[in-house]
Amino acid sequence: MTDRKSKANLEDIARATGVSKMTVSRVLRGGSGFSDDTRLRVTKAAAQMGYVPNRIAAAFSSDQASTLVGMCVPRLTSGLFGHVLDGVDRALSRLGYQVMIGCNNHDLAEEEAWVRQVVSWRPAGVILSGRTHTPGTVELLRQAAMPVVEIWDLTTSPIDMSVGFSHRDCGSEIGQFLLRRGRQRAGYIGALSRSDVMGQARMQGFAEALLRGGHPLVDQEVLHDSPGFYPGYYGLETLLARSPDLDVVYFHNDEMAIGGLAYCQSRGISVPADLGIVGWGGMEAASVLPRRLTTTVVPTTAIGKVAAEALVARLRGEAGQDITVVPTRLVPGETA
Amino acid sequence: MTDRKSKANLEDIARATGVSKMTVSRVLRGGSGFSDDTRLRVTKAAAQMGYVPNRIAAAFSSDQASTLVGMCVPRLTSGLFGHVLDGVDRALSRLGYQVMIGCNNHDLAEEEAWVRQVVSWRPAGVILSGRTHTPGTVELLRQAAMPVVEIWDLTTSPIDMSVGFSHRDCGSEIGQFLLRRGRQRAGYIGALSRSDVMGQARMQGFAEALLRGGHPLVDQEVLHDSPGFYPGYYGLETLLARSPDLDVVYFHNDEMAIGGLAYCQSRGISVPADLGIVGWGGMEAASVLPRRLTTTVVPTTAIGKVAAEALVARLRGEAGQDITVVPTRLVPGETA
DNA sequence: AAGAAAAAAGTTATCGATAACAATTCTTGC
DNA sequence: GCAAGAATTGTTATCGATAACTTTTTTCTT
Repeated sequence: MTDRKSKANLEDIARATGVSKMTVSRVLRGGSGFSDDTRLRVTKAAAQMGYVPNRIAAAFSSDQASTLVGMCVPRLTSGLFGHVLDGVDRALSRLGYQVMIGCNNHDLAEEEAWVRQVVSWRPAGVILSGRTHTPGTVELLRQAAMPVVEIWDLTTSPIDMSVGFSHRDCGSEIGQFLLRRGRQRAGYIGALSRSDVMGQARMQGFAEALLRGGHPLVDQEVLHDSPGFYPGYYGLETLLARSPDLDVVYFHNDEMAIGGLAYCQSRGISVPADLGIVGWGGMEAASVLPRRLTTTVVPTTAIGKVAAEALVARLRGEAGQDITVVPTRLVPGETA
Repeated sequence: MTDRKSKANLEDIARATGVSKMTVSRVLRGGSGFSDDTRLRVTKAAAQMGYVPNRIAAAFSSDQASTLVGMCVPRLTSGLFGHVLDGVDRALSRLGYQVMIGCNNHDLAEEEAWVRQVVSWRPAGVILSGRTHTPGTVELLRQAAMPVVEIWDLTTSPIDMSVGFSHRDCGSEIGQFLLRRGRQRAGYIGALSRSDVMGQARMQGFAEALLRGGHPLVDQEVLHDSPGFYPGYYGLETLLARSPDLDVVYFHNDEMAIGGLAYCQSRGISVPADLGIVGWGGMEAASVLPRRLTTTVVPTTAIGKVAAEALVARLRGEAGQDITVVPTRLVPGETA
C-alpha cells in the first residue's frame, strides 16, 4: 500500500532508510557506489512509499538530465505525420524519453512560437518538420545549443541534422516516369499554396522534368485549402474545365488523388485510359482501391525512427552522420 | 542582436535593468505591481538579451505553474486519434499549455508505464483514452491529485472527468438500424481481441440489439491483428467461407470495412444487395468511396477540444460537469 | 598486520524561479 | 503639509534533485 502522503521525496526515503538523500538518488538512478544491502532497502522503501521521481527537479538540478524531446509537425490530422510521430515516439519512449508535440499548420511563425515554448522547457533535443524556418526559430535553437533534427525535407545545410528525402526529386521522378509511359499533357493540382514549401518543391521538380523531356506542364490548379478528398475532387473538376485535353494529373497527395479518382468515376472518365492519376505519400487507403493508385510511397515510420535515433546518438556523444537519406519509392500502380 | 551568453536568466535582466529579480519575474509574467516605466525597461532588456524563460525552474518553484498536459492514445497511426490529438493540441496550445504525448498500443500496462513517466513531470493534468485502467494507473493519478480526463469511451464513474460516448450504444444503434432495414443474418469482424475494450463494447451492444430483435448474431471473426484494410479483406474472406449466408457484416472500423468492400468487389459480391457492409469511425476516405460507407461518425476533434477545455476549466477552478457526452452520428450511407 | 587502494556513504553548494512577507515610494484627502 | 492608504519594489526562504568533493569503511596486498 502506498503512503497516505501525496508525495514522498528523496529525503523521506532517506529518513526511512537511514541513509543520505544522495545515496537514495544514486540507488534509484541505478548507478554505482552503494552496497547490495543498501540498494535493497532503498528500492523497497521507495516502492512502499509510492515514490514518484520529480523530473522537474532533476532536470532543474542538472541540464544533462532532461528526457524531453520536442517534435513539431505541420499537421496532426495527416495520416502520414501520424506514422512519423509513431516512429519517433516508439524509438524515444523505449529509450526513456518523453515527446512534447507541436503542430504548426504549415506556418513558420507558428513554428517559431512553438519552438519558443518548447525551448523554455530545456529539452534534450528538438525535431522539426521541413527545412525552412524563420530566422528567429534558427536563432532560438542555436542559442539553446541542443541537438536538432530537421525531418521530411532533406537539406544539405541543416541547423544540426537532417533526415528525409528530396521532395524535388519525388516530383522529378514522377515526371520522368510519366514521360516514359508516353504522357504528354500533364497537369498538377496542389493545395496550401502560400505555405507548403514541400508540396511546391515536388511541383517544381515535376515541372522541370517535364520541361526537360520536351512536354512541359500544361496547366495547374493550386487550391487555398487543406489537401483532402473534396479539394481533390473539385480541383480536378476545375482543372479539366479549363484544360480538357490533359492526359495525366499529378496531385499534391494521395487523398487529393483519391478525390480526383472519385471525380473521374462520377463523370465516366476512364482511368488510366482517358486520364492518368498520380498521388503522393502512400497512404494505406490508396492501396486497396479497385485500381491501385500510382504514387510515391514515403517511409514515414522509418523517418521518425531514424530521426529519433540520430538525436539520441548525438546526445550520447556517439558518432553519426548529419544527413541521412531515407529514400522514397515510386509505386507504379494502375492509375497511370 | 542577442547576447553572446547562451542563456540569460532573470538575474541577468535584473542586473541590466537595475531592479530586483522579483520585479523582473512579475513583469514578464504580466501580472501587476510595477510601473509602466519599469515594465518597458524590463521587457526591452529581456528581448535584447534573448531571454528564454526557464519553465523547468518555474514549475519547480511552484506546483501551480506547470503548463504541461499529458495525453495518451491507443494508437498514433489511427486517423481518428490524429484528429483527437489535433483537437486537444489546438485548444491547449491556444491557452499556453504544452502537450506531452504517449501511445499505449491498446495495452493497459504500457499505459501505466506512460502515466508513471508523465506524472514524474508534475503536469497540470492528464488526458487518457478509455475507461479501463490498471489499479496502478488509477493509484498514481489519484496520488498526483490533478485533473484527469478520460475520453473516447464514456464512463459514469470516471477517475475525475469523462468526455466521449458509449461504444456499446454505437453497436446497439447499428444493430437496431440493420434490423429495421430487414437484415436478419448479421456477422461481425473485429480486431485486437484481447486488448481493445472499446471495440468489444461495440460488438456486445451490437449483438444484444440483434438478440433483442429476434435475429441473433450469426457469426464473428476476431483477428489478432491491427485493424487495417488487409485484415478487413481477409477477415471477410474467412468469415464468409464459414458462414456464406450472412446478409450483413459489421466491422471493427471503417478501414476494415473498406477492406471488406474491396473483397466484395474482387469476388463480385454486390453491396448492399447481396451483402451489407457497415463500418465505424467516420474516416474521411469512407465518404468518397463510389458507394458511401454506412458507418457511425465519431466527433473526434470535438472530443479532443471538449476534453482540453474541461481540463483547463478544472485547473482554473471553474464549475463544469464531470461527464460530457459528445454524441456520435449514424450515417446510413449506401452499403447497408 | 600495516598501509594502500577501492568501495560506500555523507556534505555542501547549486540550478532559476516564485511565494510570502517586508520595505519603500507615491498619492490623495483634509 | 501630513497621515493613511495604495502602489511599487525589495528580501528571504524554498522547491527536490544532483555534481563535486570529502569522509568513512571495507577490501586487498605483501
